Amino acid sequence: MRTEQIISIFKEKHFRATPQRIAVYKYVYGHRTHPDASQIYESVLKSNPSFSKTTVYNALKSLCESGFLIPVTIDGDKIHYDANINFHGHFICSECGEIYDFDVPEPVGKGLNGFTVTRKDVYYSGICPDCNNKLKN
Amino acid sequence: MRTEQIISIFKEKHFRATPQRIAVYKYVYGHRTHPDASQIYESVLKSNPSFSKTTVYNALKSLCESGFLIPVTIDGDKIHYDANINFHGHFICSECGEIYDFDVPEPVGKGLNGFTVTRKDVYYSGICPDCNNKLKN
DNA sequence: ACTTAAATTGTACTCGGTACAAGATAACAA
DNA sequence: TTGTTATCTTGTACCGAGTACAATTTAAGT
Repeated sequence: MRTEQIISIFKEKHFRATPQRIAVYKYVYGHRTHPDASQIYESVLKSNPSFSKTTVYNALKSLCESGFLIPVTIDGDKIHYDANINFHGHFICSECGEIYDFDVPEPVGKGLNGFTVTRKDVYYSGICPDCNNKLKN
Repeated sequence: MRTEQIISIFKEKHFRATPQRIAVYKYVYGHRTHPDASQIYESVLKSNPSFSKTTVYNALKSLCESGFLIPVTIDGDKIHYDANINFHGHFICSECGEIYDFDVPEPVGKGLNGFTVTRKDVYYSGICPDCNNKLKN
């Protein structure tokens, strides 16, 4: 996504458009591999060696709170980030750790009277096709 | 659950029935509040001061791998554990951190040809009724 | 009771993420 | 365009969940 476009969607939501936040969002938006915070930090650091680790972590948290990114807590170890905010499921391969998107209808929970639901996530885990093939041989 | 009964279900799956694993499982089974590892460790330590932290963490991992417990990775910070292995959803309140169970049908994902799915999880987040009431006042 | 593969222990460690206080800056108003 | 201020950034030090490892113990089947 172009920088101007990112600034524009940030300002729509009164989200302060700092170079750090723009770089972080642009990276996640351009890499649909569900990177985690340290991968994102390492990557944006290459073009912006002055960025602080704390800032990248803060930016990711703010971007999630403002709805620009989705935190994926599928692996319990670290948080992964996804710029695709349309509803979809996440599959993690327990062999290689890769996270895949898949289509799934939004689940409809019962017995949640009085609850305010702000986010729904569907997580699958198992073995991906690549690892299934490797395990056969 | 009675100790004898726990030993029995462990042996069915050839899962070595050590006092540490029995105590950990009994605690989680008797406390359906989705405790995390450190809560479980602190609690079992009261009756068994000699138990090692490493052992409790190892026991929880083994109990999950053998299907006696379900790891709940809903909050990204730490893993919670659930002894209810029937399929159900988990809701976390972003105010108080409490985790609630709810009924939901198993979601049916599409486009997963070649994937082996071994676990499905449905996570909701938002505000629980208690915190909704507190926020109104 | 004997054997042995498997589990437990304790220490030290890794690493993802955060607290904090000082300095910098985006955004709005005038 | 400049001034003001709330907000963000930085760097360091830190926390806490979870793990590696090597020595010791033990469950469970002969």
